[in-house]
Amino acid sequence: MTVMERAPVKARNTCAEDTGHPRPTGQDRYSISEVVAHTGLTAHTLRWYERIGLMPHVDRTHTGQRRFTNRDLDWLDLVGKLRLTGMPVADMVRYAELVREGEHTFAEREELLTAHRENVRERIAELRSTLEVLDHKIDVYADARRASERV
Amino acid sequence: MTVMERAPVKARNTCAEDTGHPRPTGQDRYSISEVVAHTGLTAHTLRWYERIGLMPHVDRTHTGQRRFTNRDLDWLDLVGKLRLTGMPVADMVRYAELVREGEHTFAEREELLTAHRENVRERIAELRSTLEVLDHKIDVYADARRASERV
DNA sequence: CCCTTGCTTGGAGTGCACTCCAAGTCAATA
DNA sequence: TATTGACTTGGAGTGCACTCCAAGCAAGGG
Repeated sequence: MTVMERAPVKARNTCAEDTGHPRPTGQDRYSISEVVAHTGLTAHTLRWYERIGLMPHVDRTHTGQRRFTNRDLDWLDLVGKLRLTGMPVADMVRYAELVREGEHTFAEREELLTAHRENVRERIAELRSTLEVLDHKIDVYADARRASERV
Repeated sequence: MTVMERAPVKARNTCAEDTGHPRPTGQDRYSISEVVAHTGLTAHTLRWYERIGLMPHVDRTHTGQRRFTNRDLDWLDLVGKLRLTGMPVADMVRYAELVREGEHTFAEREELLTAHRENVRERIAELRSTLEVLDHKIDVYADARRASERV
């Protein structure tokens, strides 16, 4: 039974430092399936990330298989966070390009992240305001239920 | 110059009770373009919402044009909130069905909203944890920038 | 030697949430 | 009467982020 290609099972992933998945070995060359187990992404998605330029040039074995480093796992953790907060893939690719271009892009990277931080703050505010509406509506339904139980 | 069909301009909408758009008239029969102005949705989207069963049967004039009520606007405000918090359209349609079916669906509606509230809470937690990462990275870049300015 | 496992590739397909199109109706104005 | 503008419909198209497919290769076990 292989561990590969299973759907992410609506994988709001139990990612990284969380619980189950420490770095597979202490070593620094992980196969794609190890990375799948670690990140909750599918192998398809990892290959796709690389194709579109969202990975910092992954190393290969002499037979052409990918070998990911701890640095790659760190990067994927960051990408996962940005993704969960709704940053478009195109923006993440842009950020990856800036990283590849070197230290003279620090300012632009800072801008990009600052803009995204502002987005995230707005999203939080939206979610909180919806939470109030939900609380209120749920209360109304709960009251109705209790009233009907108390007949 | 028509007001219709303009793109939502990345419309994190300034919706409802917020600022600019009070209920168009004090009356209770709004044309589709009035609702567009009020909600920030496009006319396309409003018609699509109706087609898929996400609206509570919108009234028509004798010539077949839609006339929305204040109740419809309230509903659209709720839908907007649920949408911004990432509830899938299918779930919103399910909720709309329950509303149409009457008061005996109160319990199921409460369940659906409670489940979504839990999602929203998780999303908020995710966003906050990302915010910390962003703050940290932005600090690092800002420090680097200040260091290079202070040469 | 053959089979299975684990991986490789480019390209095609999927699901969601819109978004747009073509063709038409109706009411009001020029 | 002709045109304009706001609206109608069913169905087709779009963009995003995956998701999968077919064909193939290398290494190890029976």
